[in-house]
Amino acid sequence: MTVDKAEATTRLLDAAEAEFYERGIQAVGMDAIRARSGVSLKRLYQCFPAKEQLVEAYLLRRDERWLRSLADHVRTHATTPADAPLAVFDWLAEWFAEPGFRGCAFINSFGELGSTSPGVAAVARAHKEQLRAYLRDLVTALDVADPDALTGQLFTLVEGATVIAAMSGDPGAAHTARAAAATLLAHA
Amino acid sequence: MTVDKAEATTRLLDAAEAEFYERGIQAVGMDAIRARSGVSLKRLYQCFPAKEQLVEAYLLRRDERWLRSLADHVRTHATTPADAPLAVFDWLAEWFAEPGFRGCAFINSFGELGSTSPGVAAVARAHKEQLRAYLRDLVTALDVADPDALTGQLFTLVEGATVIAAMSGDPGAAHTARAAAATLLAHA
DNA sequence: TATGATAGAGAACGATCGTTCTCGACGCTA
DNA sequence: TAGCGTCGAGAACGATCGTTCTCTATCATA
Repeated sequence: MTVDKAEATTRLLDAAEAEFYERGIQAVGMDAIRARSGVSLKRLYQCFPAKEQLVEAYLLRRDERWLRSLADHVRTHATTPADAPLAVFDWLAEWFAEPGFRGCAFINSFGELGSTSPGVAAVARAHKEQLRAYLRDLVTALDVADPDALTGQLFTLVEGATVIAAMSGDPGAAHTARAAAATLLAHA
Repeated sequence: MTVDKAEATTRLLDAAEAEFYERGIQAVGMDAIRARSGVSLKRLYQCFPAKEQLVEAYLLRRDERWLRSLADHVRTHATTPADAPLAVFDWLAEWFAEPGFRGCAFINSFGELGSTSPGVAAVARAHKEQLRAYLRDLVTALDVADPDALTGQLFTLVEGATVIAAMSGDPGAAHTARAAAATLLAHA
């Protein structure tokens, strides 16, 4: 065999992520995944017995990587706990400016399939809950009156900036949200 | 004929709005529109020569009605110009609590078809620009140092609250965003 | 009443897509 | 070297869907 199963799985997930994120899930056929990955159709179905499972695996891997990338940036760029929440928006600015940025994969997937595929809806919801929990951790290190309320406000700014950057194409949405976050942090 | 063309068009748009908003666009076949509207397939294609045109007409009508509903609420509930931006979030709270609420139709459509259908992408973008312009009008009536910046921040909160309410199912996202907006307004 | 245009119901067509099957080639083992 | 199992390439199958076509019934008009 040319490639073993682990290698095939990785290549399939790479292809799935590129195609699904760029074009949406229903617009991408399994044959496009095969072509992009170079993995045969037979092998594809050995690794993922159905498209739905490939979609969920793609979302799960992206969830993990996305949050890890964010946390890494915050850990290495924030000098004080008070800086950490603002570093989140700096990371957003970089993300929004990446070529091929097309918004949040989970928001897009949820909008497309949330009411049709319970699996996709669950993974998307779980991703957002993990993001909220991460923000909550950053806020916990601060001395604020109502940490849950502040967390919710920061979370709202992150989601709003992502949607606006995706639809308007303007990465400056991160800067706008960062300024709002700074004001909220200063008066929390 | 049972119904004239105007009546058929209205019924088709009603059916399209209900089906597309609830289930997404690609998941809804033209036959579902026919069944829900009671308009024959032949007539359907006389009113809308292709699905894409029905989709765009649905989004255009929803854009107009959505913004009008918001503006009506703000006009009748805000007592002072300073209250107006907060009234936006009160309206959001009511919208989020409606049965069948499934987020913003334009965010969902953009996520599903934004990279595939230029027409859908354009209508969705135009909707968001109209919302931003409306918020800008509300902010213009205030005496703030940087009205464009405040507009952007309020816009971010509106979009973020909508996404969070849709995915978490918690209408309380409107309250969280309202509190953030109040803080930003107080310190603008 | 005869005629012709238009309506609706639903079959039909062609394309796409998820999934499975066939077939010939290759590599490992006795 | 002979035979067995597995592989990749791609055809095939069945379902769905957008769109068009057929057929029959109905209604306005002369």
